[in-house]
Amino acid sequence: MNKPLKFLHVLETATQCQACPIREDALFRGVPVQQLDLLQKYRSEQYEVSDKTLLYEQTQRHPYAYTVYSGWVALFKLLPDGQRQILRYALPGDFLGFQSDIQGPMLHSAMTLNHCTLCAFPRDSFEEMLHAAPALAMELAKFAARDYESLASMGRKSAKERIALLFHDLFHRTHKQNAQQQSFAHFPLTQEDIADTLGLTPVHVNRTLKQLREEGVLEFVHQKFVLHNMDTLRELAGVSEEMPNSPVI
Amino acid sequence: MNKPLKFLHVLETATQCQACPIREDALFRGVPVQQLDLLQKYRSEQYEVSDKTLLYEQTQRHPYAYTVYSGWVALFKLLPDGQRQILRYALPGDFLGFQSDIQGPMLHSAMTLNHCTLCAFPRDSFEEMLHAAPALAMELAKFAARDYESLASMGRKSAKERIALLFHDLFHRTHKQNAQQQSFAHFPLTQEDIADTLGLTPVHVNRTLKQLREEGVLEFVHQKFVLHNMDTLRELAGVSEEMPNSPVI
DNA sequence: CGTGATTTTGAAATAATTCAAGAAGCGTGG
DNA sequence: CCACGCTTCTTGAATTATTTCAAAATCACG
Repeated sequence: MNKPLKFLHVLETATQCQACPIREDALFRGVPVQQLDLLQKYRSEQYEVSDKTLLYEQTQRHPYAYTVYSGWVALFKLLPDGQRQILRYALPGDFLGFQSDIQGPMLHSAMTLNHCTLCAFPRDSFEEMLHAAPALAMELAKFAARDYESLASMGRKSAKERIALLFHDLFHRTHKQNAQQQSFAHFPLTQEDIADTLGLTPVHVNRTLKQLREEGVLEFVHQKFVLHNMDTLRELAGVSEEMPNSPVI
Repeated sequence: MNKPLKFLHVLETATQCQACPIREDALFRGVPVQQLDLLQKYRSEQYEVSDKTLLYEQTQRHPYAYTVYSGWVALFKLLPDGQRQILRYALPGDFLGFQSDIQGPMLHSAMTLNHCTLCAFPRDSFEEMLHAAPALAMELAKFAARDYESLASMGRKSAKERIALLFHDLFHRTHKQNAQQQSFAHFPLTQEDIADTLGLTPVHVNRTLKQLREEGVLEFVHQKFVLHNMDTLRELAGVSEEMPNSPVI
């Protein structure tokens, strides 16, 4: 994390948001159709953002929340001891910048991992949005609950299981939209990112990846992920084929 | 978990719910006052439940959600390998039984740890409730987000830090309502419960508790918790005095 | 009292971290 | 095109944290 970070200049590359149909957003997937038209008007602008750009920073106020149209964004906290805890990755269709205290300062930071296209929502009209579409708040609760579920059992998992769970999740999320059948994908992550996500050391992530490679489960080199054995991956991750987005109960 | 479990017979000890004022509920704390009267009518009955009673079971449907009026309830999942992952504890004022798919089968189980008084909400009028009070869904999202935050950094914490975090959380939650200044509290937990919450082995929980006792931080014997050094506890837990309910950013 | 659950302790094995150093990849400027 | 600096990846050896297995001690309760 010693790289020269760019900062987002909010007004830099804005164009009117028209390219992104609201129905693509995960956030609005559960919202009844007749409410969607009401919501479209809360979108303001579309941004092009280059990689390694800090969208917003914890403790500071930020006027927008976003949905990701293309690219990857890492949401993270900087802990008092200087460590970085990556909370989650926002992928195309995902949202970021919503939090319980919507008007207050951000409780975490967000940085692009590669070139991103984002659609912005002004935060100050957020409460209004919720009243226009009550189902929206329920969607927010659902996402938080889903993330919580997968996180709860992390404490008892080994390094190999944690890495399997992360890659399974990312692979599943990048592949479900267009139902691709390829066994490879581009993940713009470093081994340090993975370590900061799973609470491991980069060294141990490296050794565990090597082990998974030698066991013929998966490969991850040069940000290219190749899946060799989905069954073993699922077994390690502790997820079932039927419910791929939540650990088996 | 080899004990003879009791099961809740829903209609057993029901009395009309009148003793519990809705404003005591954490769930409704952020709901505007004018919406509260609308919500009161969704409450159905009040139950007295003895300890070690299974309120509902994962994979099965259950007609009610609850708020806890007195007593402790543990929410947990049984994992495929037979392990038990305790997700959280519901204390007086907390709610349980709400989940993203409100109509579907339960995704976790709930068991009382001691004698409890519960207020029930029929699940089938839940959507209706959300429309009567949009702020309610936002409260649900807040709780999920808050829990997520505190959980995210669990993976990188040592056994001592995890135990400190758990006890700090429980102590803070049991003491903030009536602003008690005592340094002791009754926690109806076993060391195995703690282990199943934090992803540790019972043996290691025991050794770590012994260590914390010898270091003069806290004592936990016979379900009685005595806090000797709040500063050290906060430091280990990684929480600040100003924001005691969320880990420091 | 006696039985089963819970807590405590010891010794050995495993998992993960730490420290240190080298190798490989990547972009930039000469 | 190469050289340089920087980040990322890789590997080794020693240390620490946690688990596992086993057994004894204590506690709760009918």
